[in-house]
Amino acid sequence: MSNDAPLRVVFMGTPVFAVPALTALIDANCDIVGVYTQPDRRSGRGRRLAAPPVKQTAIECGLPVFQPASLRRDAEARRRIASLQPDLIIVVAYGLFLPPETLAAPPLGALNIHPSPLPRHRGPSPVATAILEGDATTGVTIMQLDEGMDSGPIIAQRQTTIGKDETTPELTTRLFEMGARLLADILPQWRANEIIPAPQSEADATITSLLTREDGAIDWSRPAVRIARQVRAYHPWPGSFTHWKYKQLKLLHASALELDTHSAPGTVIALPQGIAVATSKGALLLHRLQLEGRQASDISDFMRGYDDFTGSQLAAS
RNA sequence: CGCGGGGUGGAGCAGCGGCAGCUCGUUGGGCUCAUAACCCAAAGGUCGCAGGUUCGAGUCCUGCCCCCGCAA
Repeated sequence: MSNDAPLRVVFMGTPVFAVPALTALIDANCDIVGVYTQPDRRSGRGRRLAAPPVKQTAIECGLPVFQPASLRRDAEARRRIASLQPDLIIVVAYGLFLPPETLAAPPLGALNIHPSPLPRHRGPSPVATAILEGDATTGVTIMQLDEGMDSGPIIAQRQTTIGKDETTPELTTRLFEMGARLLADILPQWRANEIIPAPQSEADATITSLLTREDGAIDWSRPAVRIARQVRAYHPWPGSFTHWKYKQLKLLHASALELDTHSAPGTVIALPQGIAVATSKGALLLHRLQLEGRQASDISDFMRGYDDFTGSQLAAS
């Protein structure tokens, strides 16, 4: 491997967030010898078969695409990766576990972009958790993959402030774009063996959990500030929802007001600032919401159609 | 053929077989020191598209288009 020949890179990624890293590698004159992405899945209304965004980009760029359902259980797939003889594997939101044999194969190892300031927020929901917990800043980490979950030695890291109204997809996009640039920046040094990976502090590690549908249910007995963060963090999935007249009501944009409402949590109240919902501490001011089966609408539009909303009670089901 | 909700004046909704309505907005007028407040009046709709049933169809039936929730 001479130092000016294009790096042979196998790229592994699936959602739209992984695309900037792939294009950054192409722009950095890497030779993408294979793109791995999850198999096409049936999704959306009507369950049509859909190709992952990374696959679409790879095809547009004329790159060879591979879509094994598993690497762990598919020896043939592992042999094919080896046969591509990559210098380096880059993994960005791929969604499949890489077996030790694959991690060890490329001379420059396997690197991963993780959208959190590791060792904080390891695991499957780093961005949503950072917003939910009210972190002032977050970051993106490039690390060496090892056999654990997001536990590998850190190669590079960059910090950023979380915007006051920033939602999970917005912040995720920003972090992966930062990560893509960072990756391109450090690649020459990594190749030249000028970076010493720094082991993560296990003592400082936190683990995020996989979000579920139930996480989206709003608990009005929580403080308004926390619910407001949830609305940002869980957008667009699992979303933040409550029920009104037995119909699901999704909150798309809301903010917290620090005041005493004197109303039971979950009661819709009219305030000088607008329509809000009482919580255990403060009120949640509603800005944009969506009733089951309806288009999303601003609170002002919503109120034109439902004059009995004020005073009603919102509940978990 | 995954399950379900919906398309009605500019906006959001109600009406579900017999004169097309409500709230907001718009326009004009009035009241007021004043107002996004209040009062009076007016304009504005081929009720998603096509066909059918009926004396009569937003309303019932059939097909199509579009939007959305769930599920994945």
